[in-house]
Amino acid sequence: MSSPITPELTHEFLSSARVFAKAVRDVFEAAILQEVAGDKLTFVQLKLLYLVAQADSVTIGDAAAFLGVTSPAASKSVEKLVRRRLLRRSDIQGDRRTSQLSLTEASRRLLEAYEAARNQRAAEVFAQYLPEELQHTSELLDRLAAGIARQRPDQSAHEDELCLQCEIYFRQRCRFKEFGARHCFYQLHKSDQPDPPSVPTGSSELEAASDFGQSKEG
Amino acid sequence: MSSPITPELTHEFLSSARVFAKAVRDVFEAAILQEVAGDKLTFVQLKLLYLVAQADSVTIGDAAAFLGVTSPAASKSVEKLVRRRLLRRSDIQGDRRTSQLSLTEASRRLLEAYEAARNQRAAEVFAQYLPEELQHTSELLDRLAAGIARQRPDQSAHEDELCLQCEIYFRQRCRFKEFGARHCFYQLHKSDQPDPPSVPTGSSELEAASDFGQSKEG
DNA sequence: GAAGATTGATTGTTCAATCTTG
DNA sequence: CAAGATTGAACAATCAATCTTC
Repeated sequence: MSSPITPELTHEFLSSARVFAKAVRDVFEAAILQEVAGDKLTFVQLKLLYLVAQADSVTIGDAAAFLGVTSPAASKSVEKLVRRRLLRRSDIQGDRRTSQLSLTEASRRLLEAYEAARNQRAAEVFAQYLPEELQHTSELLDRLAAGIARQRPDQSAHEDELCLQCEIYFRQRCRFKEFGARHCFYQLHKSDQPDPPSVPTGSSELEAASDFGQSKEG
Repeated sequence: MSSPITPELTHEFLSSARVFAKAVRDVFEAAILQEVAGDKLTFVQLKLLYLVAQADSVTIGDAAAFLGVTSPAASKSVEKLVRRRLLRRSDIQGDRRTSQLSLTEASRRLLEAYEAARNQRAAEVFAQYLPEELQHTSELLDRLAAGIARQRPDQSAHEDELCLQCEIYFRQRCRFKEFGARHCFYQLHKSDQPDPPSVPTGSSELEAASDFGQSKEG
């Protein structure tokens, strides 16, 4: 099928998307993290706190899959945060291979501060745009992401892979999930709130929390 | 000023943007890289090849700034690619502190294959969308990125910072640059093609190629 | 035995210090 | 002396192997 889409156009789109993503990560989020935690918290650690805040019963393997690192690395990250009193681990009675992680008062406050600062800064950045425009763009991006995920070639592409990709931007109602094929990692780990407004989850078993793609660079 | 933009809306937008960025990096680009180079090339190495392909006279410091790593790391990356015959380094006559890097036949072919595969896959992903819609979104993302860059607080925020953020998606005419405040890293390193269609560069001296933001996570 | 978490060797990164060259 | 590239120690990531618990 011939389409009016040229390589120049897709190149430009991808370029803009990359520049925007970098601006968000390296300037926007970095500034917020700096503001609320100084140099005391890495982004990976922040993600870990978000995961624990949202999900119940997080194992090391879960954390690893969510953070996009290996189990040993996740294990160390958890260890470090526990030592710094930002995470609490209470052994599960039934199975002592797994630990139950929860936030401490300090980390709870930290996340609240982060959200507040983010909302503040985001309001400034987005102030001059129309809600409809942002919503429309948001939806377009979700559709495109779903298209990319579907295009994914071979390897272990079972349909019920878990989505781990919103990181610290969890949405109760995720369009990517609806368009695409992935189950939400956060939602599978919530014991309450099975799937709030609509869209029954279907599968409910967590296994081999495989990553979205290969996140390695080599 | 009260705006109709809510925290929920900005959250959703940022969530979509993150998911899309991840899909592009971890699925789309990873699949292309896998296709054309197997496991033989990391993404950082690919970026390095792109830099050399676009820019003349790349120093180690330039490469470091562009790759977002430190000089020692960049030095090693270059070393490795030279050993694998994907980069050629020919000493500059005037100054033997610096080396002139250039592509080899192998790496040139590799980049061509990458571009071809990317265009192919991108055409599929974007096929069902309207050019106007993509252009409009692209522009919106550039404006937002520029807004974020301007919002950036303090530290060394001299206006004539270099933009290194499009990575492997260099554009001759970069809207982000026009909206924002950053000079294009690629363009400053081209001896020919001073600044193709419009917008004279102004400064032409490269110094202290400071990164866009802090790319570290700690 | 299997599932999951942790250890040990290797690699790649940063930072501070050193070397090189103009 | 200054600018830039490289070295060496410290640290974090990976992978393979081991240990623990059911």
